[in-house]
Amino acid sequence: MDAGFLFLPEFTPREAAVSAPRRRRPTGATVQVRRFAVGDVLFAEGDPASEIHELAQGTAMISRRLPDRRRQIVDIVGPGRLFGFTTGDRHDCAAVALSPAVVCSLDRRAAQRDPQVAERVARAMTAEIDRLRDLALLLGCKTAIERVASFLVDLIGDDARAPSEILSPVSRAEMAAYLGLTIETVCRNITLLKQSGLITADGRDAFTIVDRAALRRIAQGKAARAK
Amino acid sequence: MDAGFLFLPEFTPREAAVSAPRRRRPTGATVQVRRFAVGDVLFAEGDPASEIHELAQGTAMISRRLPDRRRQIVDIVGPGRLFGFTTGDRHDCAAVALSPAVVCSLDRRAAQRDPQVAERVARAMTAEIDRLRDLALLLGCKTAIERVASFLVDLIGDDARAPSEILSPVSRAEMAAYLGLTIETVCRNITLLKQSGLITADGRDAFTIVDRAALRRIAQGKAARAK
DNA sequence: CGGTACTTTGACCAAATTCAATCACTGTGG
DNA sequence: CCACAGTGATTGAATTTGGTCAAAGTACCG
Repeated sequence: MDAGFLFLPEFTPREAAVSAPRRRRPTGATVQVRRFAVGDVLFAEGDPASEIHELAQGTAMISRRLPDRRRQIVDIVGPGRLFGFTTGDRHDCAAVALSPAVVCSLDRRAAQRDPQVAERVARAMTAEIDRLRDLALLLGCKTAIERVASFLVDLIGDDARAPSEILSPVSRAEMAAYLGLTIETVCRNITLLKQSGLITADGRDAFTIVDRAALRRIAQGKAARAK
Repeated sequence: MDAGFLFLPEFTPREAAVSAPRRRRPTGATVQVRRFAVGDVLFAEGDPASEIHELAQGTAMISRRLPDRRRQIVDIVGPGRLFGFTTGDRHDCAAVALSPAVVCSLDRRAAQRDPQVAERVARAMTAEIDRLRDLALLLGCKTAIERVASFLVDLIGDDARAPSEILSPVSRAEMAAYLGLTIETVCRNITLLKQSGLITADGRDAFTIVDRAALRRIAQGKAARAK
């Protein structure tokens, strides 16, 4: 829907912007550009939340933890997405790069002063609210196979003409942490979907969706379910 | 933190505002005031989402459903809260009054034009994002007893000097739908908390928190857990 | 008081987790 | 080029947690 980048002026080729460490928006706010390797922490729980971020390249996950090992991935962020919203002045989530990533950061207050930016930030926030509600529905209601199907459906996206071969940006461990399941349960249910012929798995993280409609039906909980 | 009402001008006594069907903000946007009885639908899934709302009185729940009976309550809204945010032009959630409620509604675009309102809307949205992330953590990671404890801890709020007697605005059914559990599991775990002396239950929906610290420890998953 | 709706408890069941191997892919060094 | 170590994925068996079904119990309302 919105492929353009916000913090980087339209006229700046993405690659060029990425190589320059700093840019200026017309309002004069400084945009900080940073690069991260796989596993790098973009921000940690407790870090000051004075900036909002845009992912220019790569994939990142936003996760929240309990004092023990348990954690929940609350968002998986792809290129073009804004992230890092929170009420307090410190993050209660951590953001970690899942692939080499380039992040553009802008001071939160400066963002509010630029009407064009503020407007897009507002839209990004409502989108995040919608996504989080979907996630709550998934975590609160759906069965394991419905969760896995939902994940795959989200991966292909809404475009009916999109190719059916998809590449998961995350490993089984992250799928599990996102879906509120264990790695084993994710595996087993991927196997079930393969066995029912709805998908094929071509290597570690490549999938082909064979029957998109049926998969979507399962994801939405419309498929027959033992009463 | 923010007890004042937004859509109703400060100088308007709440009761007076509530009896008048319409008010005007300084910018000229019309605020619609509506009253609802218990069980009334404030908005349904699929309704146009052209307005944002402020709950002046009462309690409401925001829930999302699957095609079958399953549903997830994604928010329980009390007085002073803004709600009804979504990206699309239609709601994908329903809002239902849990107690007699008064709702002030304002056109979304008009809200964006009023800087004072827009700023508070932005804050309400980040707060909602934080809450939904908490909920995702609860639904994705926590055990039944941790969920119930979390619910009670949220009810008392952060204020250490707040009274320990609390009145749940919702029945067991709604607790269950919010916590991703069944009514029976909620009951059983309330019983467990009573038996361990952390709370007492005084009637259907009144509780007394006896050991707030211990309850909070359980809620945060810090209590001893079978490895 | 009696009825209704909500809550609680119990017995049983099923889904997902845990624990434990085994398998498969990748990269490394001989 | 191949053996092998390491990592992540998969499968299997046993266990556990929470769900389902059914039967009281209790509060609230006329």
